[in-house]
Amino acid sequence: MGDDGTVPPTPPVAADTPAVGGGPGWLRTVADEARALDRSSTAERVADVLRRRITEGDLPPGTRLSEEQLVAALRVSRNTLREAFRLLTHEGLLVHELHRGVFVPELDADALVDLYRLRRAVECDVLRSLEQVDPERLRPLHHDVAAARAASAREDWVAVGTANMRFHSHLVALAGSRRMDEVSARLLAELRLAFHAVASPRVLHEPYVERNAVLLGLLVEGRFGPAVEELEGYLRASESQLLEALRGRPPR
Amino acid sequence: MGDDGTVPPTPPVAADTPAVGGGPGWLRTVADEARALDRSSTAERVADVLRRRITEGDLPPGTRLSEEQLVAALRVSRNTLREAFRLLTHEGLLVHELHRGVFVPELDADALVDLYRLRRAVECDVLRSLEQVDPERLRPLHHDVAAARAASAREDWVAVGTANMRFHSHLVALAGSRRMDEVSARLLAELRLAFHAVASPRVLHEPYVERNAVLLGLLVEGRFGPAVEELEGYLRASESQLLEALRGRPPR
DNA sequence: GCATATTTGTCCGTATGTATA
DNA sequence: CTATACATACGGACAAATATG
Repeated sequence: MGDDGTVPPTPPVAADTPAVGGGPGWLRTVADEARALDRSSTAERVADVLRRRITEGDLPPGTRLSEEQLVAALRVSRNTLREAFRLLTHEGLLVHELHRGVFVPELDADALVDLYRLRRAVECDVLRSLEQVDPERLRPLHHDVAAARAASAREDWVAVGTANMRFHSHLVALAGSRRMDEVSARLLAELRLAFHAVASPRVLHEPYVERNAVLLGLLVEGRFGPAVEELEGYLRASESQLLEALRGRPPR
Repeated sequence: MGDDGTVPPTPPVAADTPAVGGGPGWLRTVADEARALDRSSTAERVADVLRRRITEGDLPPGTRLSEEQLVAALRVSRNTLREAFRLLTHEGLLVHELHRGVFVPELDADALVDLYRLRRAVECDVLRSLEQVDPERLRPLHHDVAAARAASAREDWVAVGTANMRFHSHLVALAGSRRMDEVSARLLAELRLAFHAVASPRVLHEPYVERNAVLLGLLVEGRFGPAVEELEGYLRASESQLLEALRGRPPR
C-alpha cells in the first residue's frame, strides 16, 4: 500500500544526516549540529531542511509528511518535528489537517489569484510611496538583474527564477518595513509551489529578466509613476501566464 | 521571588478553570472541555484563552508568560501550551526569544509606523481596486457603524473601539481575499496592544465613528476615488494620534 | 457496515543547556 | 564564579481519530 498513487513516495529527507551506523543516542544528530554550530533552535533547523526540500520540489504539492518517517530520518523527537511543522505551516509551505497530518499544499487557480492580489498591493505600494531613493540602496537590485542575465545566458532557468525572486524581495525591502518584508517573503515562498506545476521553467522566468531591468532603469531615473505602471503590468502578465499553465494541467 | 519587579505579577489565567478540588487527573480540565464541547484542538482552545487575556489587557505588554505557571494554571501539558504559543506568535500577540520564553510584545513608535505602513497599503488597495460593490455586501459595514454609534451614545469606548475595528475588517473583506483578511486580522490584533498604552480610550475611538460613516457613505454612492482619499487621511490621522500618545508615555 | 491497523493528538517524566541573579 | 531557574529537547505511553480491508 505504499505506491497506490494517492501519495507520492516519501523522498530521502535524511540525505544530509550522515549514516553513521545503527547505534542510536550517541551519534551526531541534527539537534547536536544545531547546538554546536548555530544560534537557532533545533526546530528551526529542521524547518530549514524541510523548507529547502519543499521549495526545491523534492516534496511536490500533495505530499503528506509522515511524522514517523521524518522522526526516523531526521533523528529528532516528534515534539521537535511538530514544532518545525508549525513554523512551516505559518509560512504557508505546509497545511495541517486535524488527525490527518501535514501536507504540501497544492495551489489552485483561486489561491493563485488571491496570492497575486496581495502581492500587487504590497509591491505596487512600495513603489508608489517612493519619493526618492538613494542609488546605494538600488545596488542589490542591480546585482540581481546581473545574476539573472548570467544565469539566463547559461540557460540555468532555476537560477534565473531565484534571481528574479530575489529582485522582488529587494524591491520590497526599499520600503524599509519589516512587516512588508515578511508578507512578501511568505508570498514568494508560496509562489514557488505553483512554479513546480509548470513544465517548462524557461517560459516562466526568461521573459521577466529584461522586464526587471526596465523596471530598475525607471527607478534609477526616479520615474516612480511609470515604474508603478510597469510593475503592475509585470505582475498581471506573470499571473495570467501561471493561471494558463495551471489550467493546462489541472490533472494533479 | 515572585514579585521582584522585573516581571509583572502573573495574572489569574486559570480563572475559567473551575476549582473542582484538589484531586488531580479526574477533574475537568481545559483539555476535557475541548474534547467534549468543541471540534477544535486543545492548543487552539488554550490560545483562545490567552488571546482574550492579552487583547483585553490582563496581560500587559512586557509580560513574560511562564510555561511552568501556565501549565499548572491551565492544566495542559507543555507541548500543548507551546503549540498555543506558536499560534499566538504567528498572530503577533506574542514574541519568542530563544531560551528566554515568550513575551507580550511592546509596540514602540517604529513598530507602529511599520504597522500603519502595511495597513495603509492593504486597506487602500482594497478600495482602490473596487469598481462596483453589491449594496448587500456593505451590510456588515452599516451594522458596524450603527454599533459604534450606539456604544458611543452610552460612552462604552471599548465597545466603540471593537466596532471600529470590525468595520475595517469588513472593509478588507470586500476584496474577497483570504490572504488579505489574514494580514489585516494580524495587524488589527497587534494594534490593540498599542491601544492599551493610551490612557483615555475615548479620544482614541470617538473621532473615528463618524469618519467611518463618511467613508461608508462614499462607498454607497460608488465614489471610490474620494473614498480612498478619505481612508488615507483617516489612517494617517489615527497613526499620528497614536504616535503622539505613545511618545507621551515612553516610560518602560 | 464492521473490525482492524495505522497515524495523529496529548500527556508525562527526565536530562541538558542557557540565561540570569 | 557559582548557583538557581527555566527553556529546550528527548523518549515513551495512551487515547482518539482516520484509513484500510
